[in-house]
Amino acid sequence: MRSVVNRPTPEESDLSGFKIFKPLSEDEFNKLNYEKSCSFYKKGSVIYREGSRLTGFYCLTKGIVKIYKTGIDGKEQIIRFAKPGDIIAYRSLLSNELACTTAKVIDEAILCHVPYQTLTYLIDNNTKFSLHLLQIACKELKEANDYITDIAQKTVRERLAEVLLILKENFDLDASNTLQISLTREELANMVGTATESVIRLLSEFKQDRLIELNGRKIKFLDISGLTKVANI
Amino acid sequence: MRSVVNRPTPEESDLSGFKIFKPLSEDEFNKLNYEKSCSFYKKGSVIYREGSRLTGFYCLTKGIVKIYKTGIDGKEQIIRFAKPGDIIAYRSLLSNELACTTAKVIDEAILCHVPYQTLTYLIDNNTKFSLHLLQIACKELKEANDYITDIAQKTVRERLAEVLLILKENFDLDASNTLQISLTREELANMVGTATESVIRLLSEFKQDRLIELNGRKIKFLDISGLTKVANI
DNA sequence: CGGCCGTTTGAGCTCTGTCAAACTCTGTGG
DNA sequence: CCACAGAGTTTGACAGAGCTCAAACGGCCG
Repeated sequence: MRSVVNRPTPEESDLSGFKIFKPLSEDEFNKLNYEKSCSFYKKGSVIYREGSRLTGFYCLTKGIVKIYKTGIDGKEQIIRFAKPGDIIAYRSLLSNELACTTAKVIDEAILCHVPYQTLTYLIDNNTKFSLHLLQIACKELKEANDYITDIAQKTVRERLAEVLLILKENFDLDASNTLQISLTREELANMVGTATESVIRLLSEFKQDRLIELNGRKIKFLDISGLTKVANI
Repeated sequence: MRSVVNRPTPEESDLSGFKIFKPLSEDEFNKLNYEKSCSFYKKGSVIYREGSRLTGFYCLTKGIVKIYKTGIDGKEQIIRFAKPGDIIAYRSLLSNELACTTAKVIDEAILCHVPYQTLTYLIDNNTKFSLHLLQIACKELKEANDYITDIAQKTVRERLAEVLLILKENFDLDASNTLQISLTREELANMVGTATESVIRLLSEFKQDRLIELNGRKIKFLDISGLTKVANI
């Protein structure tokens, strides 16, 4: 019974909370559940790598996954962080291309793999599902375009403040306003598109300005409206 | 018969060459043609403006349209140029949002407006059409993500070389290798995400290095592999 | 304990943005 | 036909944001 031990429980691999699957009929949802396969992923493990062939997309039911591209000199550019309820790898899959990003676990995760055939079956048979998928892609596209404008026009200081606020929106704070996602300075730099040292210097400036408090990788928000001003939104 | 004079001819407003409409049945295509409405747009005219409500999307049958966002201090960030065969404004329309870009004509254009209801009808009734649309969005998303990586990691010099190569891919060259799209230095700067003066200086460096030749706004490619090296692709 | 990874701080330098001024080209109106 | 205005282009000078390199420090794990 070893395999049972190594598989997530039904609750942990439940996809009924995913907004994207809401339009499915009972039959379709059963088919999905039958054809998916779920696994644990340890921190640091790679789900798929840039340039590899994808056999399906993934639904994240637990944990946090970093999606990034490898640019000049192997420097990472973080595209987004996926959180429970998000789907990943669907873009390259739909375009019939090799993966153009790498996905790496940064918080112990549970992912359900859904084969390509299941995806195309659902697209072909459920127009509501297609439309949902289309809307997810459009939302990401808007965010990407917004980010291009920011990165092209804003200073590193403004971008860092904005990134902190975006993280706050996507990953809740605890009771003391502390961000519940733990990133290295380098990862922050790779989101902002700057050098690690610049992030470090700016973070301590933010701390001096009483906008945030730092405790190792924990970031506590003290003055959100102040940060918003710095971000120049 | 005044309206006839001001309307594009049937040939000029023909949508049968659009890849996205290939999956339509004859009935669907007829419906599309019946419900579309086509017009001329002079250079400099605005098709829709950031923040406005969209009533449909547009098919570009002739000319060139610049799609841009307005950032800090009203500085434009150019997202892309649309050319004949492209559709525009579909993203905000599908997301049910106000337009988040402005579309302005830079080369005398003919555009066909397709109402929102026609779009949703086609999505609901033709899964192949939905899939095509999804793939267009995914392609744009990939390009946006690639561009984020570039703009975050590359120098202005590298980005300008890359932008020139992208323009070459999208807008053919004439017999003498001259780019068939005429942009101001400021527009180039707003693509690259830099200052107008920087573009001017770098262009003359490229000219000195015998990579390109300049004649007003005409840009002639002399050494494409050299440019590729500069672009660091 | 030693090594490794991540963090921090300092110094120097370069790329690139800003400001200012001159110059070209085009179209308009007297 | 010329003068003028205005937009776009070009060049120079300068400052500073942010990158690189180097070194030191802390924490963690085998």
